[in-house]
Amino acid sequence: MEKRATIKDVAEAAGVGVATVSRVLSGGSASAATRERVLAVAAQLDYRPSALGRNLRQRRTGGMGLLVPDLTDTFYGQLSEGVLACARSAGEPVVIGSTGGDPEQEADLIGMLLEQSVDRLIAVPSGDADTWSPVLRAGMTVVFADRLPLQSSPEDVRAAAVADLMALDGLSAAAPARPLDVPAVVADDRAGIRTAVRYLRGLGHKRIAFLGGPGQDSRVNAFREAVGAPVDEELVVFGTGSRDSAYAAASGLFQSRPDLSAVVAGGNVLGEAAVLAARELDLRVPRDVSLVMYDDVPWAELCSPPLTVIAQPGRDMGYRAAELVLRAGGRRPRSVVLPTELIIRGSCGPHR
Amino acid sequence: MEKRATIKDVAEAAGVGVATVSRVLSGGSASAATRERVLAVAAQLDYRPSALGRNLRQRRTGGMGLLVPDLTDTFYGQLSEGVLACARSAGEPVVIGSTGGDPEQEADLIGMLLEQSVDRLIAVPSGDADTWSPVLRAGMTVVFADRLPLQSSPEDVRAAAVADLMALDGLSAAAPARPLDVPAVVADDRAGIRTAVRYLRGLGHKRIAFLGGPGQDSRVNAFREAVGAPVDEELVVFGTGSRDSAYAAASGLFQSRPDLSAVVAGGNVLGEAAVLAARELDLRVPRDVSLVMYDDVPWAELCSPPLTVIAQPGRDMGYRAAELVLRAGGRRPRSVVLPTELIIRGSCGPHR
DNA sequence: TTGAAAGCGCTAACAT
DNA sequence: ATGTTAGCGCTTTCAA
Repeated sequence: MEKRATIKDVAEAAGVGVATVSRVLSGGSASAATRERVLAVAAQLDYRPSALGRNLRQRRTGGMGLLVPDLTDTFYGQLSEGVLACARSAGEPVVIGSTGGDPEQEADLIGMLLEQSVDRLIAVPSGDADTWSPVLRAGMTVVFADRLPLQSSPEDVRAAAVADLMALDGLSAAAPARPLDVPAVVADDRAGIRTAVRYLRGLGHKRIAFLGGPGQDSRVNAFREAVGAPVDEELVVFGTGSRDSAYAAASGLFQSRPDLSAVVAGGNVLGEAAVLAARELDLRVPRDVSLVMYDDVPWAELCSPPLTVIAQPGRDMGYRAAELVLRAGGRRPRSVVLPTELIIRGSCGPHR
Repeated sequence: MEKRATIKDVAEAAGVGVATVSRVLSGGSASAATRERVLAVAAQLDYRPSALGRNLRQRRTGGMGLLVPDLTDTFYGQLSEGVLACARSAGEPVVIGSTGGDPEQEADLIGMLLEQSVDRLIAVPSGDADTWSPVLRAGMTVVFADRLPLQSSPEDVRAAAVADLMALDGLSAAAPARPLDVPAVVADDRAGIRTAVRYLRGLGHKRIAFLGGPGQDSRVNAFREAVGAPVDEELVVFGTGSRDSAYAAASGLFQSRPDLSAVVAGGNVLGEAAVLAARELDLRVPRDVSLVMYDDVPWAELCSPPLTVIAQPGRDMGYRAAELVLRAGGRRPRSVVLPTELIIRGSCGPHR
C-alpha cells in the first residue's frame, strides 16, 4: 500500500511548479507542450487530486447533503435514487442522513453537515421554519424536496423577523415577507388530492376520510379544500410517521367511523397501514371501503385488488432537486412543482 | 452570514495557544481552569471545529462510504437504515452511492470515494474479486454486506497471488489462501434456503424452481445443495437485477415449465416479479404454485395471500457492518453470519 | 506562460 | 500543563 502521489510529486516529475500542475488539471492556461507533459506524468503516476486539500483551501466541501425521513419508505428510496443519479453524473459525493422524521435528529445531522462544511443540501424537512432559518443564515444552499417546513407560530415569525433585522450588516436585502424563502421541488398535492376526491365523489362516496402523516400539511389542506366545508374532522386522522402509529390511526379510524366509505392515504406507509387495518377488521376493499393511496410503489400492483394511487415522480423529484442545488450559482433557483397522476386500478368501487 | 470561528479565534479569546484548545476539545490533558475557560469561550463563540482542517491534517476523511445496488429495493433501504443509525450514533458522516448493480458504476463510485479520502467502506459488492483487490490494496478498510464479490476466474486468482507476493515489502503476513480476505456481514443463506426447501418438500412439492438475481451465488448454491442432485437446471433462472428482467425471468419460467409447483425467489424484487407474473398467467398462489420469497418486507403481508418469507435482518446487517468498519482498529474484524427465519404466512400450500 | 509563496484549520511533535 | 511550530495537499494571488 504505497501512498498516493501528490501534486508536488507530479510537479517535480514533470519539471514544473505545482501551480502549473494545478492549472493544467483545472483547465487553466498553459502551453500545449507543458499541458501534455503534465498530463502524461499525472497519468503515469496515477495521480488523483485529493479532495482534502482542495476543500480546505476553498473552505467548502464539494457535493451535497441529503436528508430524508426514512429509507425504508419506498418513496424516499425513489427520491434518493434520483438525487444519487444526478450526483453520480456530476461526479459529486453525497452525504446522506436519515432523520426518522424527528426534528432533533434532523438538527443533529445538520450540525454534522456543517462540521463537514457541506454547504449544499437537499432535504425532506421535519423541523419547522424556525429550525431551518439558522441553517440558511449559515450560508447553506438548501433545496427542499417533497414538502416544505411547517410555518412557525406567529410569535416565532415575529422573533425571526427581528433577528433578521439585527443580522442586516451592510448587506441590503428586501425585507422578507415570509420567514422562509427556499426553492423546493414538490408534487402538485393540491391537484393530486383534488383529482382523487373527485374520482371518489364520482363513485358516489360521501364520507371520505383522510389518513395523514407528519409533514403532509399541503395534502391535508388540499383534502379539506376538495371535500369542501363543512369538513367532518373526525374523518381526518394522523399517524406520527412510524408504521405502528400509522396502523393505529387507520385501525382507530375504521372502528370509530364505520360509516365511512372511502379513504385517501397520504403516503405509501399510510396506505400499507390502511390495507392491513381493513383486513384485520374484515373490511373488504373495495366492497366495504374504497382506498386511494398517495405514492405509486411497486407493491401497489401486487395487492388484491391492486391499489388505485396518486402517483408522484419520486425519482424525478430527487433528480431535479439535485440539479437545482448543484446549479445554484449564487442565484436562488426557482421552485418546481411536478405533476401527479391518478392511476386507477382496483381499490375503489361504487358507494353502496 | 458571518463566517465561522476558527480554533485560532477561540485560542485568542481564551488567551491560550491553539494546541491547548485542540487538546481540550479532543479530551487531552489540561488544567481544570483552562479547560473550563476554553470550553466557555468555545461555546460563547459557537465554535464548531472544521472537519476540513482535521481531515487534511490526518490525511483521511472520517466517516464511511456506503455502496448499495439500489435504494428502491426495500431490503437495501433497511440495510442502509442500519448503517445510518450506527453512523449517526457515532456522529460520523456517511457518503452513499447507488451502483445499480453495475460493476462499472461501482468502480466509478469507488474512485470518487478514494478522491475524497474516505478510507472505510461498507459495500454490497457488484464487481468481482478482481475489481476489489485494488481497493483493499489502496488501504481501504472494507466490510462487505449481504454478499461477497464473485470469485475471479482461476488465472485471475493466480495473477492476484503473484501480485500479493510482490507486494510483500517488509510486512510479514500469512500467505493468503484466497485472493480476498475481507470481513463481511451476511445472512445464513444456506440455512435459510435449506429450511425453505425442506418446508416445501414437506408440503409434497417435487419440482421446485429458484428465481435468482445477480450476486445471489450463495443462495443458488444453497438451493442446488438443498434440492440435491440431479438438479433440474431449467428450474434455476436468473434476472439481471432490474424489475423488468426479474419479471421476464419469472414469466418465462412459469411458461416454459408449467409442471413446477413451487418457486423460491432469491430476493424481494424477484418475489414481486413472481407474484406479478403468476397473476398475469392466471396461476393462483398457493393453489397452482407455492411461493417463498427471500426478504421480509412490509408489503409481503399485504399480498393475498400474505407471502411466506425467509426473513433476514436487513437493518441489523447494516448496523453490524457499520460497527465493524468503525471499530476496525487496524485489526481485521471477524465476519458475521446473521440468522434467517422462515416466516410462514399463506403463499405455500400442499402439492396437488 | 510560469513559478514562488502564502495560507485554508487543524493536529502532533517538540520545547518549555 | 501549555505554547510554538511545522506541515497535511491544494488553489490562488503576485511577480517574473
